[in-house]
Order: sequence, then C-alpha cells, then structure tokens
Amino acid sequence: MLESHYSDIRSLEVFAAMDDDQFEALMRGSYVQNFPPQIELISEGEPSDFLHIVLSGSVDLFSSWNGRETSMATIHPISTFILAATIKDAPYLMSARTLEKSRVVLIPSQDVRAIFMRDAEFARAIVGELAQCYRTAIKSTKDLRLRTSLERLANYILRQQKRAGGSAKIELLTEKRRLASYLGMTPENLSRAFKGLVPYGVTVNGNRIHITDQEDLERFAKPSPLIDDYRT
Amino acid sequence: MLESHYSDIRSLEVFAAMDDDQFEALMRGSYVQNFPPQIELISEGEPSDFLHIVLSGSVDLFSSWNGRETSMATIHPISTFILAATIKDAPYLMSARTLEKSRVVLIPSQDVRAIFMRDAEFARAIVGELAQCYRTAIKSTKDLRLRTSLERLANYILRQQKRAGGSAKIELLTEKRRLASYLGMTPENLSRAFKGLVPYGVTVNGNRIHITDQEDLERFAKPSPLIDDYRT
DNA sequence: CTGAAGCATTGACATTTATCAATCGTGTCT
DNA sequence: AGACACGATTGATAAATGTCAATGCTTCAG
Repeated sequence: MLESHYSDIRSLEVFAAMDDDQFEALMRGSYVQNFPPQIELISEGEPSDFLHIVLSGSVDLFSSWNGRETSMATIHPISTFILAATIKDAPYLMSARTLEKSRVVLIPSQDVRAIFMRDAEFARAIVGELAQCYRTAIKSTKDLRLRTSLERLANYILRQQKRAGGSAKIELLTEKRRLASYLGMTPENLSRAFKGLVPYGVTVNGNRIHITDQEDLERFAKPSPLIDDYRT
Repeated sequence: MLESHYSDIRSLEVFAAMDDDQFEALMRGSYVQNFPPQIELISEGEPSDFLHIVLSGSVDLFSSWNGRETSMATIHPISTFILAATIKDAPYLMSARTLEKSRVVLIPSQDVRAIFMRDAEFARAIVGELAQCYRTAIKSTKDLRLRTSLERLANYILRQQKRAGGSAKIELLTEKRRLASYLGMTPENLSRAFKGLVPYGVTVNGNRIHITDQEDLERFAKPSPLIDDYRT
C-alpha cells in the first residue's frame, strides 16, 4: 500500500497511540482500492475478512430481512467500519455499499486481531472506538423507539444544522430516499413529514432546507444530548 | 466487600483473564448491596460513577424522552451493565431499575478506568464485551426496523423457546406490559398480537405459551442468526 | 433539442399501531 | 367471603404509517 495515506490513517483515534512497528506491519499487509458508486463492498452474513477504512467518498451500511431493506448508517471519511465483527471474528451484521466513487483501505482481519493481542495501546484504543459505536447505536435505538417519524426528521435537521455550523440554511447531502430509509420511513412519508414541519419553521426546496424559526423547531423537536449528540 | 462473590464475578468473561492483584484491588474498592424491587439504580444523564454487576435478581434498562418511556433490555445474573459509560467516563444513556429483589455489585468507575489503563488483559477482555454489546444493539435495531410488531413477537417467542431448551411449552418470565415496551408496542397491541399468532400455531394462557405448530411459527417468523442469535 | 430514466411528490386508500374507556380476571388484604 | 388493586383484555375510534398509482421535475445521453 502506498505510504501517502499512512498519516491520514494514523491520525485516526484507533491507530494514533499504537506502536510504530505494529502500525507499519498493519499497513504493509493492507490494500487500497478505488470503487465506483453502488458497489457492494461487504454482505451481511459473510465472514469478516477485512477491516475497512474509508479514505474518500462515502459508504452506506444497510441490512435486509425478508425482502425489506433499511439504511443503518452512513460512513464518511476518514473512519473505520465493521470493527466489531473483525475483532470478534464473527460474520458481518450489515452490508456496505459505496454511495459515490470511494477510496477504501482493506486491512486483513487476521492482522488486526494479531496486533490487537500484541499491542496493548491498540487494544485500549479499540475499546474507546467500540464504546463510541455502542453508545451511538443505543442513541439511534432511542431515537427510533421514543420518537415519531416527524420528530426524528426534526431532530435530524437540527443535527445536520449543527454539523454544518449552525446556519439557518443547510443542504441535504443524501438522497431523500436514503434519508427516508435511515429515518425509518418511506420516501412518500418523508415528503409529507417535510410538509408537516412547515408549521414549525422549516421549508424545503430540493436539497435546500431553510430553518425559518429556530426556536419553534427546537421547541417541537426537543433535542436531547442523550440521543442527538453523537460525540459523547 | 465479602469475598464469597469473588469467584462468581471472576468467572465473568470481562474479569477472567486479568491479573490477580488488579482483580483484588477492584473488589476491595467495591460494594455489594441488596435492593428491593422497583428501585431506580441509575438515571440516564447522570455521570457514571459505578460499574454495576447483577449477582441475583434482575434489572431493567430503560430510557425516557418527552414523557415517553421504553424498556431497552433486561439484565440477568451474572452480568455487568453500563460498561461503555464507565470506560468513556460519559453520562449514562439509560436508566436502570430493579425488577425484583436484587443483589448488585458497585465498582467505582475510576477504579475500573485506572485498572483498564494498567492491565492489558483487562483491556482486551473489555473489547470483547463491548463488541458483544455493540452487536447485540445492532441486532435489536434491525429487529425494530425490519419487522412488524407481530413478527417481533413471533421471533421473541422463538428466542425464548431456544433459551428454555426448545420445549413446545414455555413460560413468560416478564410482565406483559414490560414485554410490550421491550418489543416496541403498547400492552393492548401485545394482547392483539398474541391473538394474531394463533393462526401460526401459538396459544397463550396467562404466562404460559404453547407452540402448537413449530414449523408454521418459524415459517412466519423467519428467524435469522443475524438478528436473533444473541451469542455471536 | 428531445426523449428516457429515475427520483420526488401527491392523492386515494389500506394497514398498522396507538389511545381511550370499559370490563374481566386474579390475587391480596381484612 | 367481600372489597380492592392491578394488570390483562376487549371494543370502538383515532392517528400514524405504508402502499399503489399517477404525475411532476431533473438530469443526462443521444
């Protein structure tokens, strides 16, 4: 693998504290590949052969059952995904597909596990990462169980606004059909939900969202750090 | 703390491999307490002062938002809970209450974090535990997103049956109102869902569930190891 | 420029789920 | 035994969400 990405990857929390030699070893065994959009990188149920890192582009994690499909999360650069399956040497619970042209690092799971056993700093870093993933999953479950679809959309908009710096005008970076799936509803209902937010100070035009009444929206959405703050 | 529980706790996967001295140190700083039923042990949002271990009885993890409440999981002996919050030194995302008279070990979170930094074996064991928790959370999200309430109930019954050894007659160990909350529905709908399963070979009488047609139920429930097998 | 493809939107309708109120059943206390 | 408390069930109704079909709007290839 080209050394040009080393520093980017190294700056990830999971790899930051580990031993130099171990990191080199990990990188030497890994591959970097470019994928076109809509390529299925992994399929749920398969053994976890590689730990993945998105360097550029974006990746959708989704799951299927009985002919239905749901989008579980979107991975943006630079981050790893399916770390838990790699560590436990267990089958993937989600499938992954590129949303756009993406550059992805593949690190053989065996190597990750071997170095996990050797390098205590690496092990500790993985603890931090997994705890984060777990807590994010719990938050997402709370979002789903405690809120209606309208409330989920309202809070999603507020989260995106925060990520974008707090401006009253933000842009949707995902297709609406995928956003609908992510929010646990149909595209038709997402359309209606956007209309349902007009009384609370939200207007939509294509990908542009305009928050005309921040206070009103927040009063309706009732965002909570225990659900909506993905950093803690 | 009394030494009589040491071996029980030590046999937990998280504590099994760690250094003897470190384990002793952890135990020396911890408390064992007996709680009556319906006591709120922790509240979401609070700082995570203690790692908890249920020795006997059972504990319900639940969350609230905007006046609504949902049961997230039930903890049975012997297991830890809220490990992620302890390790990250972050606020609890869920509240916990005893369901029955319960014996609980409280280990100061500071001690856990200190020993986590010192003992590499402990750190690795925590990785295993967190990966497990994460994967269980993902499975539960898939259950919720991909299945109707009737399907969730059907699969719940099959999981309980497996846990109970596979007999055609099993007993519900939880109140129906709490089961309803856990399955993401109202008690009224749980009643109707049980009736809705009669055509697929399930009859209910109080706490007793009788699976009269195993094949039919499985054909309807379509259980999947990627959702319903909590061990992998 | 034009047509085809694909997503988004809308309306009508069906299904699922929640809510409210009443009733039933069971166990407990006196 | 009788009264009470409490969860479970039932029925009627409302609200939320999904489905289907038709239409609108962009984008992009030819």
